[in-house]
Amino acid sequence: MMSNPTTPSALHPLFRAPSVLLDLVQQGETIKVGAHETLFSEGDPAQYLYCVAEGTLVLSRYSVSGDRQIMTFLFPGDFIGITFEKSASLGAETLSKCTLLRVDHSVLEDQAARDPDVWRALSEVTWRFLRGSMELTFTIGRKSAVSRIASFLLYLSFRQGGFSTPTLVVHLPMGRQDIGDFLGLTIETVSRCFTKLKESGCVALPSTDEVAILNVEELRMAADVID
Amino acid sequence: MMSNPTTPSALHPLFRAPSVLLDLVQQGETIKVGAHETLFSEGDPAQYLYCVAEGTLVLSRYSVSGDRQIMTFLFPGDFIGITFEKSASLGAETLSKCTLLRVDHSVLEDQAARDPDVWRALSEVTWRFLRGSMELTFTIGRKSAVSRIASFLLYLSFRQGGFSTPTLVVHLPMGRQDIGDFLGLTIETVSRCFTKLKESGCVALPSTDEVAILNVEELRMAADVID
DNA sequence: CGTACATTTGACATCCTTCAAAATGAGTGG
DNA sequence: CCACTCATTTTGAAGGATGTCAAATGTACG
Repeated sequence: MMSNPTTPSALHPLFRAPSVLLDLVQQGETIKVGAHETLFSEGDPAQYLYCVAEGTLVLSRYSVSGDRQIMTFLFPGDFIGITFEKSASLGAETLSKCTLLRVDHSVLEDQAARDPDVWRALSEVTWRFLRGSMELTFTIGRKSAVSRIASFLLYLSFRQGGFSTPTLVVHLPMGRQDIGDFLGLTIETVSRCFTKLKESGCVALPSTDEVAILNVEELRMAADVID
Repeated sequence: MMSNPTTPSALHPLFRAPSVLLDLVQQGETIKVGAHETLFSEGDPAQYLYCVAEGTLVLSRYSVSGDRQIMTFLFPGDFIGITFEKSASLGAETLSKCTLLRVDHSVLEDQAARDPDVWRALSEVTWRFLRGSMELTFTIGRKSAVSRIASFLLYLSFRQGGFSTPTLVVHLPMGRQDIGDFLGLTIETVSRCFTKLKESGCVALPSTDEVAILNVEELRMAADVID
């Protein structure tokens, strides 16, 4: 399993949709979902392959005690509902109003039987998801709270810059609770870490949902990706 | 994304090798590697698809400060080296003497071009790995040290029982440091948690590398998988 | 302008880590 | 078989980072 260690930290996986899958979902229907709604829950029958057209969602899992672990954030171009099982292992919730394309799994299977590229594309999307999942494991397992937040900001910057030119002003489409549920932190710790990064001069916080990166190198250092 | 929530906690993914991949690796060569050796490192060119025949290995990633995060343990039947990239994103190290089957990626690609089932099998193996990775993320992100250790023991029990009949005596082919590097804990915390589980009567520790499960329900409770 | 909700800040408790030392166990040679 | 050595594990004490509980501040929207 594999990668280029010099690649910018990518906590997120499902980017740059393979065209064969885009063609596929475009054969299906388009749906609109309001903010903070549940698309499907853990354990629901797996029925559709979705592609995000607009908006932000999360895939998450809940513990018996009700704690939520967000496994990934989903942005336009990302796929949801790839599975090799009959039911969903993660729940999907919208953070904002979303537009989604979807096709029934039966259509997916028909197409895959005829076109081996579908399998290849599914493999690749699953692989990207796995890369992101491992990145998250590493971030949660080995980094301090401040490092996790710094890593998260760099990831959003990278992602919002189209995976090529990191943006210096990062938009946060999710609340502090969502960030905490992603990084294994409480909402208070998330808030305190933002404050620390601000006080260290790495970033500015022009508003609750915006972060301006003032010193990329220092932020990368804080994220524990250099030195 | 998908699963059956009632499935026993499975921290590990690459089990029950698809026959099409087994056939493939059997076309290649058999190699033997001593204990505590590096099969390949992060960043090395990805050359082979391996299948574990005998022994135990880990896939891991190191931080710039040298901390190791083990992403998965590998047991007989597991595959290593599935990738969609030119270099390895994880390093592979043996814990014990290992026997491995391997084929060059070029053979894999040739076969995949002719037989779409190869892609399907790779998707499935990647998917299982992803399931395990998410399980680990959840364990590290949401559980206390004792819960992590309890979850880990249940996973080994499940795995060593062939995914069907959990064993009541669990063998630990890895040291405390390895367990810590997997669960995001220090070696001391791992040791203390074993002691706590022993004192609570859940388990007995007949030797350093053996755990006897005395009370499965209590252990499951400690692992935070019930109630 | 006022209400409701999200975020930030503060004080304190808890869990895990760190550093240090003792105990256990495996391997080797006497 | 026993003694010695080295590595690993366990235990102890203290410190630090994050969680918890509570209050204050900030922000969005009617």
